[in-house]
Amino acid sequence: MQRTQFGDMACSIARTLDVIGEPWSPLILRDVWVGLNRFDQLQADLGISRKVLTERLGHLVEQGVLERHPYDNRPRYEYRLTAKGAELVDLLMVMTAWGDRWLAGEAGPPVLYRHHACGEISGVDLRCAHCGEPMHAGDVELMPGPGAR
Amino acid sequence: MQRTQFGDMACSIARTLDVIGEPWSPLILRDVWVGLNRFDQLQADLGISRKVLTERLGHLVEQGVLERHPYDNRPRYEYRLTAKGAELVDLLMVMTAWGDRWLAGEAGPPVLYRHHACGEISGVDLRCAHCGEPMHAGDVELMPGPGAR
DNA sequence: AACTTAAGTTCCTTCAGGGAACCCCAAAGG
DNA sequence: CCTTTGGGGTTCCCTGAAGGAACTTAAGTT
Repeated sequence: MQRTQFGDMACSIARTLDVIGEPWSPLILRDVWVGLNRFDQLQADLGISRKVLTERLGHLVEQGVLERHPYDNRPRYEYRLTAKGAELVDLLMVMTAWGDRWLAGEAGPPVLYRHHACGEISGVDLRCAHCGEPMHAGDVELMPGPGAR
Repeated sequence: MQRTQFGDMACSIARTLDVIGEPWSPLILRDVWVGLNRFDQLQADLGISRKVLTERLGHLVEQGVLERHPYDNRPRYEYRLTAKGAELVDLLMVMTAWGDRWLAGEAGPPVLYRHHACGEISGVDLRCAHCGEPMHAGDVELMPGPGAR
């Protein structure tokens, strides 16, 4: 489909989309996060075409989000989150929160998170890294940063 | 390219991708958020094909993320975030945080956020909605919820 | 030697994205 | 009144990415 590359834009959203914006990539990341680390597991769970899965895994490894790791002393590999990839899970947790709230309907959320620190079933909330107060769409003012063009 | 629909999966991530997972959609949302509300503004800023922009706007309106709003008493329309859409901006802020941290490089972040509550330049952090402690990839345990299949 | 399994690779078809040209409508200008 | 302008799309064709099934390779296993 000759898709436009977003990576060149002076925008962290566009650049992030260049890493995980392709179809399937967030779901692959989710699966690896929950312990589906191997090619055939991913393919079976997602129902994705093997060709596309190969492409996506290659891209995610190239971007440093996943690591390809040999096991069993033969040509077998499993995929693991890097630190860079683990921080992307934040994004998945926010997507989950929004989907739970707006799309789950009567049935309720398909998955629940239990927070280790407090032991409660809970979800994420966005806070200011500086003062700890809530930080959402209307709570901020945008200003040009050093990397602006 | 006959893309697979994710909306049927019992997964809030997949369902959310069905709403804003298509190429360009998050960038359209970002632009509307920062005040580019009209068709031609969006088209010029993003460099997106007019055809695809029409499709995306239609889909976002249909999903209740944007509202199409007449102005000027003639066939002119502008797009605004609904409450549902405004909460999606959380997602954009987390994408920004990750992109700033991992992809901005030497130049630094292209855009800075000033938090109204404290007046400081800051970014978002994920906290547990229940206890307020940090909540990231390793801090939670997943459990089947009521909407599981 | 034949079978199995994991991890891809190849090949073909179909449909979505890019891009440019075109269209419609309401106001403004002369 | 007639033409121009400008916003907001629609139409068309072309390319290339996603789907899907078959094939391949390399190392065990029976």
